[in-house]
Amino acid sequence: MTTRRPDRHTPIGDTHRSLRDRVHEELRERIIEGEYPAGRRLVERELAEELGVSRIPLREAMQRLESEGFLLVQARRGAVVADFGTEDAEHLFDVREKLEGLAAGLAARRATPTQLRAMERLLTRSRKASEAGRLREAVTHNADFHQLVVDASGNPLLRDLMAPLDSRLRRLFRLTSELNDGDPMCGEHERLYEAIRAGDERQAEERARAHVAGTRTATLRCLAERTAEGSDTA
Amino acid sequence: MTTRRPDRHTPIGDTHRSLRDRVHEELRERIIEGEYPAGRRLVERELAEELGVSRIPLREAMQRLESEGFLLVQARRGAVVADFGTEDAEHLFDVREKLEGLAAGLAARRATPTQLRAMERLLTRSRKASEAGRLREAVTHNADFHQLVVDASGNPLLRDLMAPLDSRLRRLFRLTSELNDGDPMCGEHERLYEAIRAGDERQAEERARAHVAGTRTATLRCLAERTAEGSDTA
DNA sequence: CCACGCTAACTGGTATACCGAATACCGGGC
DNA sequence: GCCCGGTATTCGGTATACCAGTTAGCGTGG
Repeated sequence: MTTRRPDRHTPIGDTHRSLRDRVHEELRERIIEGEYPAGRRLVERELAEELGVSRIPLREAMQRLESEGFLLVQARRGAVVADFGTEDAEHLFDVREKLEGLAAGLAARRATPTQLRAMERLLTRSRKASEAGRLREAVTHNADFHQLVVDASGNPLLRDLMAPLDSRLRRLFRLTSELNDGDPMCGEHERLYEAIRAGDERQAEERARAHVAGTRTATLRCLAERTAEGSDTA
Repeated sequence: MTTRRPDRHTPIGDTHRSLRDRVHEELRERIIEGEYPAGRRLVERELAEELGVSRIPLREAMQRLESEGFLLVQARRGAVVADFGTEDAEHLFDVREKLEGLAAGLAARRATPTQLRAMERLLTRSRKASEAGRLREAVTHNADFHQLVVDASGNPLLRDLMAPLDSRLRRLFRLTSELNDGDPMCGEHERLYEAIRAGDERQAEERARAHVAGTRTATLRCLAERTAEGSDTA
């Protein structure tokens, strides 16, 4: 408790966002990346010390993580990293299917030429990266493409709802390695883009839903194998 | 700053929930009920003093309200009650249409006999209250019915997503008086219930969506009249 | 008179220390 | 062996102080 360095100024990043935001992002990444496995306890004073911040921004970050489903905070018993099993994945995909469908449908109605160009650009990059075997980059571009669709929906509420779900999905993808993303994604994304560009709401919605459904089966199969073979306690 | 009473123990309610939760609920109700109109500034030290709590739980409550869309918090410039206009209502209904549909579909698949009985009980009460002219009570029962459907979906993520949306909807209903709830609701709810009881996912989903769509048009028409006639700055 | 910059007040952001309460754990007495 | 009570841990809540950014007002110089 007395080992505080006097020079704690940019403990995590060095942007000018609030400590709360930085701590929130840092902890979220640690959970997503598996550094903090499910069940791991997070002790406020300990973590605050380690991150070089006080309890207040840490508490605020942890509360946000709880509301986003990454932490379970029991009053006076501490916080633990939430589990994420098959059922949770099912629930997540149920919701994503609807919301991605909605986003795609609205995007088909409202996407601006600029947004369409941006989507096309991302698809091109994603395909190139995928063909070149740069899987990580392709995954990033795919995620950005989804984000663009949500933005193009013109529904800020939808965007706010999806953001935490995306984080959960990223965590799920980490749990199931990277074998689910890549080639088939590109084709589906491209067909989704075509529907959006054509302004065909029905088809855009349907393709987005089908895309999510495909991701669901692939991911869940992977998750099932993963949990079947053995436990990986980092 | 020096008028603190030493006996501040149950400043809001008297349950043993955390101050954060109580303050959150209190402020949320004030916003929903229109006591704090859109644009109203909330000053931390002032409000903390008034509620008899310190700034920390108040801040945490305000952050939650921000994430739920009730407040706009600008760093170092204070918090204001968020506006809620026609566009926001449209966005809200877009999302609710999908999520209520999802909930109803899942409920049709998974609702237990106990849950079905509870729904039926609520519908009966709602109809009685409605026929007796007890509009407030009918509205409450209707809201509870929706909640039951969401619970019966067996998807906790969906429940967590819907909760803040329900609060927003309540705020919208307050803005548009009570003339949109009541008689037609009961019939639609009853038909929705029938579909759920029959286990017909497609129909349950469709009826829920249609129900939300109906609420949308009624509410938006009401909102349009309301904003057309005059401004009500409390 | 206007424009620019400085300063002071306000407000949120953070740090730190403290208290009380609930919990978990451990050891002693029955 | 089991129950009970004490202690350490941890959290919830608070008070207080200080820092930092924002804003508005004022004064000075053009």
